[in-house]
Amino acid sequence: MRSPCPISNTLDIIGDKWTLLVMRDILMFEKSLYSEFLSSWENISTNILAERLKRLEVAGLISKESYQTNPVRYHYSATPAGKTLKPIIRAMGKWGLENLSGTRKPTKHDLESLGARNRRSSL
Amino acid sequence: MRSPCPISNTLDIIGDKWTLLVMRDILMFEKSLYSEFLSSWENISTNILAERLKRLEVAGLISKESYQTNPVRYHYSATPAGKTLKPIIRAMGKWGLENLSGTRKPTKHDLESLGARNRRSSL
DNA sequence: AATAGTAACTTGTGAAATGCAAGTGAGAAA
DNA sequence: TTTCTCACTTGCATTTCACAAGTTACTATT
Repeated sequence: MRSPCPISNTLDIIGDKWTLLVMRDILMFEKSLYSEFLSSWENISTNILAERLKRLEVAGLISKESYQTNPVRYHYSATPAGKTLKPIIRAMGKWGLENLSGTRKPTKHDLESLGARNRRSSL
Repeated sequence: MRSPCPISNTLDIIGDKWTLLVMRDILMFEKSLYSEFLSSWENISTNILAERLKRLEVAGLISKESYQTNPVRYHYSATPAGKTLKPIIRAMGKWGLENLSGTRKPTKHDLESLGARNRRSSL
């Protein structure tokens, strides 16, 4: 722990280029599979993705469950604590839209080509 | 630019361990001098601090002005665009306080020992 | 006049994080 | 039996970072 500052400690968890993007995919785009995270716009590399998923699980922000055997397949989902990151992500989205040219909300077409499956169910 | 996503683009600017801490110091603790940033809890190293100040200036989030000659001394301050980062920082502070044990708001004593000078004026 | 001190950096070097490509293991499909 | 997919792991080159020391310009002390 670098300090007792809540901002600094939050940054120790989500203060890098990739962690919050994974949470964005889970929380905003309802992605849950490794392959779905990989298919995001930003081209995260496989080793970084695997490492971030582990760290997020250890931090208690996401959980991993197998949803089938033969073969075993996993899906990731946000824990209650993980879901409370939404205001931070929304604040960043708002800031980007208002301050960075070239940014935009994803279109329907974007969402389809992003690999997020249509799941009306689980949220 | 990795993608048109406003979240991703915001992270390209502030998505690292140090940039937002500098903005925290400016926006929340009213620091403005290089030496004040150095005196923060988190012990940023001089080269990283100098680099981040440059990047933030290039990004238009802070501005640097000399406030005296003989010897030349500079102070940094947030631009209007920089000030709009406050909601993000506040959201992180809130999240940290609610989710990370050991975090707390700075006490009066903290603020004094942090090197932030008493300036009632400029905010 | 010489030494020490301070502010705001810059430079050098080793360690750690990241990006990219390729490889792995378990099962599914052809 | 070969090929394919998913969910990773491993290896290696590049980039970023941390730590220490050095620099420049000026002030303050002896």
